Amino acid sequence: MKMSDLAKLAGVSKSTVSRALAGSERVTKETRDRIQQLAKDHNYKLDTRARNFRKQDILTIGVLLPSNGRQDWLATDPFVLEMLGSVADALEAKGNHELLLAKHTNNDPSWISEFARTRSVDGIIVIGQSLYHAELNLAAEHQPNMVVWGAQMPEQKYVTVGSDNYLGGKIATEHLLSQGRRHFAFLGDIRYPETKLRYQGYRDALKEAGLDYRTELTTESEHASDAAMESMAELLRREPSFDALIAASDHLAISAIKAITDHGLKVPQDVAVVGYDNITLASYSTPTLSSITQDRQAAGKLLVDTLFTLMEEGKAESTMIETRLMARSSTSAKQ
Amino acid sequence: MKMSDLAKLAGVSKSTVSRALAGSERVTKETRDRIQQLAKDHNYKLDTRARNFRKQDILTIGVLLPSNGRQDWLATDPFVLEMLGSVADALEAKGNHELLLAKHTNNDPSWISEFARTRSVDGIIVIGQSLYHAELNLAAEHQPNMVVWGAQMPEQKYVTVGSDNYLGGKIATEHLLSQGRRHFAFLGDIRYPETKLRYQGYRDALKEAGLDYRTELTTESEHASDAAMESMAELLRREPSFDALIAASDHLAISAIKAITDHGLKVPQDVAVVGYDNITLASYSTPTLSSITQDRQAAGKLLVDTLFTLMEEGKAESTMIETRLMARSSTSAKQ
DNA sequence: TATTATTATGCAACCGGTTGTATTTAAATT
DNA sequence: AATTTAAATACAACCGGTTGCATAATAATA
Repeated sequence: MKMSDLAKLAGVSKSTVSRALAGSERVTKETRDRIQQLAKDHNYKLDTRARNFRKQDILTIGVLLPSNGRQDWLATDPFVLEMLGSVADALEAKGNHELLLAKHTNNDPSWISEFARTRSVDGIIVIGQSLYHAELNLAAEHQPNMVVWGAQMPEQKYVTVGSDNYLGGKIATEHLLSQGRRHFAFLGDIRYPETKLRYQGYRDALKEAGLDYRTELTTESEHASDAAMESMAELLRREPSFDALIAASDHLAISAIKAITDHGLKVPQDVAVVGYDNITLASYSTPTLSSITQDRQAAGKLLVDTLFTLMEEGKAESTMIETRLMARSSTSAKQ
Repeated sequence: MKMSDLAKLAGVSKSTVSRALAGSERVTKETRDRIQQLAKDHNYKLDTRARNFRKQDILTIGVLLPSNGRQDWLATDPFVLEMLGSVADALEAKGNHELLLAKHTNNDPSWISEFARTRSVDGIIVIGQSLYHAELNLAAEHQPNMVVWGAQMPEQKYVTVGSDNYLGGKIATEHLLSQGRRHFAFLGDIRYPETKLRYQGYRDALKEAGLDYRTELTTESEHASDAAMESMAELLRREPSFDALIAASDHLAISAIKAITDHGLKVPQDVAVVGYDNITLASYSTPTLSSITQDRQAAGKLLVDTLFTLMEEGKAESTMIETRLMARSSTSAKQ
C-alpha cells in the first residue's frame, strides 16, 4: 500500500495525501482528518526510506563498535554500552538523526575504512580507538566527519574525544601514594593509546614521588579477563612484594583482585587496587573498587557535539572530558 | 557530486557509470576501470540512501533497547550489550541488513509503539521485555514483524525469544539445595515477567524439596544496584538466618554479596549466592559467582532467525534457548 | 450577477540512483 | 562492400514520496 493507492481510495491526489499526513494547513481540516483516518484504517505506513531520500533532512550517523583485538572484549565491557547509550541520547536530543550501528565481526580491521568508504552516512562515531590508529586514519580519508573515542595520536587525521588518560593514571597513582603505598605494579596493555597514557601518568607520578619505577613490576595484558588473571598470577609469583596496583580498566582490576585473593593475599590490606572507568559494578563489588571516573554522559554529548561541529564547519578540535577519582576507596580498612 | 556529474566528467551516460561502479560485465573493462578510477579521484561516493530506496534489497531492522523503568539499568548491565552484539553479528551474517538502533530516553514507554508506528523498518527486535507488555502489544499491531527478548505472557501479540526462566530458577535453587542449604531468600523484582518465572521455579524447587517457602524472606528490588543494596540490608536486619540467596541477575547478586559482606557475614560460607545471566565479570569477581547461563550467541541468532521467519512467512513461534548453571561455584569453600 | 480575492486541490518535476529496452558501434560473415 | 551478429552504450521509466506552481473551487466584493 503506497501513497498513491491511498490517494485513489480517498479520491484525492497524491500531493493532498502527502500534505494531509504531514498535517499541512494547506489541506482542509476535514480532508486532513478523513485522510488520516483512512490511513489508520488501512494501516498505511509512510515509507521513511522514500521520505528521507526526498527530504534529505535526516542525518544518518554511523556508530562503530570495534573490538579490542580480542573477540570478546567489547561485548563484555559495560563501559562501551554506557558510551553507546549516551551517544544515542545525545543524538536523540539533537533530533532528526538516525543511529546506524555497525560492529566488528571478523578479525579484519579493514571493515572500518570499508564502512567509511562505502556507506554514505553523514558522520561516524567510533566508540573505541583500540589498536586501529592506522585504520582510522584511512577511514578518515573517506569520511572526514569522523570522531573517535580515544587518545590523541601523532599524525592523526581523525578527531578524538577522550578523557585525560595521563592525568587519570597520575591521580590513580597519587591516590595510593597518599595512602602510604610504595611498591607499585601496573596492569594493562600499553599498546593501547589510552592505556599507554595512563601508564605514563603512573610512571611520572612515581618519579615525582621520588620512587624508582620498577620495570619488572609492569605486566602486559589484554583487556580480556582470562589473560589478565594469568598475567597477574605470573606477576605474583615473580614479584610478590608490591602493595599497590594500578589497573587500566575495572575489568582488569576485578580480575586482578581475584588473582590476588586466590594467591592468598588480601585486598586492600596487602595490595590496594585502583581501576579505571568506574563502571557501575565497581561500587558494588567486594571489596569496593576505587576507580577513575570518565563521565559517559558528558563523553557521549561531546562526541556528538564534536561530530556536528565537524559536519557543519568542516573542522573541529580533539577534546577531553573530565577525569576524576571516585571518593570511595578499596583501601579503607575493612574489619 | 552525484552520479550524473561523474557521468558528464567521464563523457558517458549515468547508466554506464552505475553499471561500471557496480562492476557489471556489460561495461567494457577499460571503461569500467576508467570510471572507477575517476570516481576514486573525485572522491565520489554513491548515495546509499538513493540506492537502497531504488533497489529495496536492504532490510532495515530496528533494534530497541528499552530501559527497565529505572533510567540507568540498561546502561549498566553488560548482558544487554552482549545481546546487542550477538544480534548485530547474526544480522551481519544474514547480509544485506542495516541495524537501526533506538533506545529509551525519557520515561515515556510509548516511544516503543511510536517507533513501530512511524518508522518504516522491516522488522523490530526488542532487547528486553521489561514491564512493557501492554506497550509491546500495541507496538505489534503497527509492526507485526517484531520479536522480543523476554518471557511468554498471556494474550501476547508479539513473539518472544527467551531462555527457560522457570527452569533457570529451579536449577539455581536445586544447586544450592544439593549443597545442603535450607534457608532461602530470593532477591529480584517479580513484576518483571522473567524474574517472576525464575521466582516460580525457585518456589517450586523448594516445595519439591519439602521446604516451606518462607514468604518473609522474599524481597523486591529493582535491577539497579543501590536499591538492591538497601533491600538486602533490610532483609539481613529483618531475617538474618538464611544461608542461601537466589538473585534474579548477576548485578543483583554482586550487590547482594556486598551487602552481606558489609553485614559481617561471609560469602559463600554463611550465605551462598547464585546469580543469573553469567556475565563475564561473574567468573572474575571475588568470590566467584555461580550463575545461570543464557547463551547470548544462540539468543541473538534465534532472535534474528525468528524475526526472519516472521518477515518471510508472516508467522513464527515464541521459542526458548538453553539455560544452564555454570559449573564453577561460589559455594566451594575457600581457605 | 459578474468579477476579483482567496483557498483547496491537482499536476508534474524532482530527489539520486537502477535497469529493461532501444540504439549505436564494432566485429564477423558472406 | 553489403549484410548479419554481437557487444557497448544511451534512453527513459521507475522506486515512493515531497513541493513549487498552476488550476479549480469557493468566498468575498462590486
